[in-house]
Amino acid sequence: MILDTAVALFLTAGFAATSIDEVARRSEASKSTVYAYFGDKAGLFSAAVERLHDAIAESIDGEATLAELATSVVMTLHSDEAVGLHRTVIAESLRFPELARSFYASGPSRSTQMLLAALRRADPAITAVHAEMLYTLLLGESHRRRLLGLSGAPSVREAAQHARDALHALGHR
Amino acid sequence: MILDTAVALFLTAGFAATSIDEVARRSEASKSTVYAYFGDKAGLFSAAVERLHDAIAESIDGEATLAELATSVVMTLHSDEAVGLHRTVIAESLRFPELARSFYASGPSRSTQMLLAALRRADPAITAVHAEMLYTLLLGESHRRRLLGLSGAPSVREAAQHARDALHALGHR
DNA sequence: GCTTAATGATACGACGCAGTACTATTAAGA
DNA sequence: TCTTAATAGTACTGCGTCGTATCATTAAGC
Repeated sequence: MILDTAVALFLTAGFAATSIDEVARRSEASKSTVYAYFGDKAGLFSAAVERLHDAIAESIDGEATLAELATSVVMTLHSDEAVGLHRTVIAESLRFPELARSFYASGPSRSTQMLLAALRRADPAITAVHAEMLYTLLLGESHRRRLLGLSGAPSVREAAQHARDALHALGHR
Repeated sequence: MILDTAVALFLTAGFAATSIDEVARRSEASKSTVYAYFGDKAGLFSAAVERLHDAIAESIDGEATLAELATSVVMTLHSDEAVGLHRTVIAESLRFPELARSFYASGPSRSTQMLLAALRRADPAITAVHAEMLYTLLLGESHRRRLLGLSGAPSVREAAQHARDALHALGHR
């Protein structure tokens, strides 16, 4: 419960503007318990971010077909949770470089590798650079607009269409 | 001088963790003057962000050839200033939605329109969606890694190669 | 039933912040 | 020279913060 509250506050207010007193109050825990579990504010932040990241990452199935995997990446990464996580890790990347590193490794890097594996089932000559481009296109400007709070999450239908467009643009049909 | 100092502090420490006292001290101005010019902290933040944005935006020349324009976009948007601005606007987009809107309009939107115009000089049938994809690819994962502080700015040579790769991937040669 | 560990509740200290108020100083223009 | 506007220099007021300390309360395991 502490972590859930911390996730909600850190993602909406940012690291500096979130107070531990409020986390304790909203999670109906005492300040003592928060400090007992997480040591300090940075520890609580790291734990909250990792928790959210793990929840999101495990919802992508690398065994699916290419089209399914692509749609799943679009849907998952455009969700409120993933967008908030992405925004927060970028915002605090200078203060928490290690968090940024692990985020990229088990987020974008991992997704790109899954895409590469799926692509190679159809064409073994596909390169890693190509898979990275596909990943970039699957996010695209709609994801940047999401990061900036300028639009909402796409529907399943829109996500599937977006995935098709990205695959098509790179020559896959 | 006040604005230069504010830009430097907001971009490295974020909005909440930057104090007006420190801006005044580092810019060798008095707190009275800062408040006289910018009203409050939010006003100073907005003015600082707009100033930086304008300086970056005017360094892209829409009249250049497609290859030149593409390289220029890659170079400009991977600079320390542009990456810091991008990161900051994302970080504070929930607190400053109007800033996020104007950033996107005169940043990514404007660049995409320039790319569209350049693309259409060669092929009038090119769509806006296509130009948007090109913009996304010109940033690519290397730009995400920049936002996360995971890599440095590319050289001119690398930027030009990156631009070529993006154009090639979308079928332009 | 008793010991032990975990949690709650709360107060505190030291500090920093945003924004205001007030006076002193500078400089410029008529 | 005199007036006026801009700036400097501070001091002050609430307020909130992190992290620690203290004591009460609960619960669990043996």
